[in-house]
Amino acid sequence: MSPTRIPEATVARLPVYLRALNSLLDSDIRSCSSEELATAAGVNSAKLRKDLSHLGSYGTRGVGYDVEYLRYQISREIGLTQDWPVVIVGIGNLGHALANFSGFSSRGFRTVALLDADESRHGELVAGCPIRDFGELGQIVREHGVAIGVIATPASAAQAVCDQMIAAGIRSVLNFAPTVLSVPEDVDVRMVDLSSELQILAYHEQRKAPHVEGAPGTEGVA
Amino acid sequence: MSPTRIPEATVARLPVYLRALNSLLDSDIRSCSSEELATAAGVNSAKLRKDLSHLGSYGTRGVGYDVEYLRYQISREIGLTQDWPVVIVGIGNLGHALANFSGFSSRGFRTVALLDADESRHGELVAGCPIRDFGELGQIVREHGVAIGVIATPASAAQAVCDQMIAAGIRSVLNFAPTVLSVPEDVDVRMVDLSSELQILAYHEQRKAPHVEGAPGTEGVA
DNA sequence: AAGAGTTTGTGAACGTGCGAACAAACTGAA
DNA sequence: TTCAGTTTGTTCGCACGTTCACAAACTCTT
Repeated sequence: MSPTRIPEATVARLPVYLRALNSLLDSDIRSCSSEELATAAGVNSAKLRKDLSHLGSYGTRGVGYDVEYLRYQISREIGLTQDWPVVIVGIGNLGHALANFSGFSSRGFRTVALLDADESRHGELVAGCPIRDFGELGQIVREHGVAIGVIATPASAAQAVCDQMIAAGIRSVLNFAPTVLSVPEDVDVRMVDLSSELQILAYHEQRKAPHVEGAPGTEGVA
Repeated sequence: MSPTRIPEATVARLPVYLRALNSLLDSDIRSCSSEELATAAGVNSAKLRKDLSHLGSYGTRGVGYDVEYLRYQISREIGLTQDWPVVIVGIGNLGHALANFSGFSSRGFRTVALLDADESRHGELVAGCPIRDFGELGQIVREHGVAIGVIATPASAAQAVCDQMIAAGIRSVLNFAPTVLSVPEDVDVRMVDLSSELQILAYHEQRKAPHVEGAPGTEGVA
């Protein structure tokens, strides 16, 4: 049914389509055309159709897509029909926000442990889950079959945490620490770099403005 | 000096190079080859050289790059030599983390205001900055010349907040709310979708594992 | 000064992604 | 049944991004 590999660019958009479909279901819309769904997802309709065609033929010509059915097919393709236990390491401000983020838990991702090196915070409850010692990582991974780890530590600790995760058997890492992680071939790392995003915006903003008044940096703010 | 437009893919990597250069400077390394810098940035050396060639000829053949000089050139190209006032809207867990994130303030991005619709939180200090009412957005944008806005509200409020930002004069938006924003042509939006990243990892993880034991979802955790 | 050794910057080949256009397939009316 | 209208799935051309390979340019030794 899905003989060929799905292009990376398509994979990156599947979660967006999924969100759009959920949003349509919330509005009690049971069926939609590629045009409607594409608008809801913020993409071109041709691109949407091509993306979906990589998963199979789940639409009906002349009619459109059944929202519920398509949602299930995408969920299954991504792997959201199964349960994904996740550990979060580094419970600072960001780790705290991630632990409370409903978008994780509502998609089959289950936070099984929050870990931090700071002993003084052990036992503290965050989002109903106690903070435990980082040393327990191996045991937790084995016990729950954790495959995905989230790093929300300072940059200085990230590589060491990542190494420990891989030693414990984790093969997919979501990294929020602003540093490049080096990992073996068979381990996937995705990086979310908050300040990079702002810098990219700044670049385009600088190009938009014909010229900003005054010399940069020296004028005081009254 | 930079007559042609810089490719989007290159722009997205410039912040990574900048971080790598800063890291080298921290280790008192004053000069480096494309190979070294590429390793530090986690990319191919040919790609790095081609990326840098879009900015100009800032290296010396047979020698390499002067770390400090290259860092300045990239900073200038991105626009980090000037000051970027930023407003953050939605001071929940995530907004709180963003306000405290040092990676913003250390790169020329200055948080000039934290805004939230919840009156009960007005006046509360977060990262030394008081939470103010969302209604003050227009005045703050005018006063400080804010060009970049960060949305960290729930998805349901994001579009309205975005519309208000644009009405106030903001032309670049960094969106953390899990929803697609519709904006005019001349406004830039970058989306950071935390749960999408996890879903992409899950897709690849599912493909890696030959097959997970047992039926998914029904087995209890002892 | 000349030549061996390095390293950058770039031209060319290759692969991937995108958008338009169209054929295939379905619905519904006559 | 047949025909007009609609919408999907796919083919094709083009632009963008990546990697290889090499010429240009620099340093250092002899």
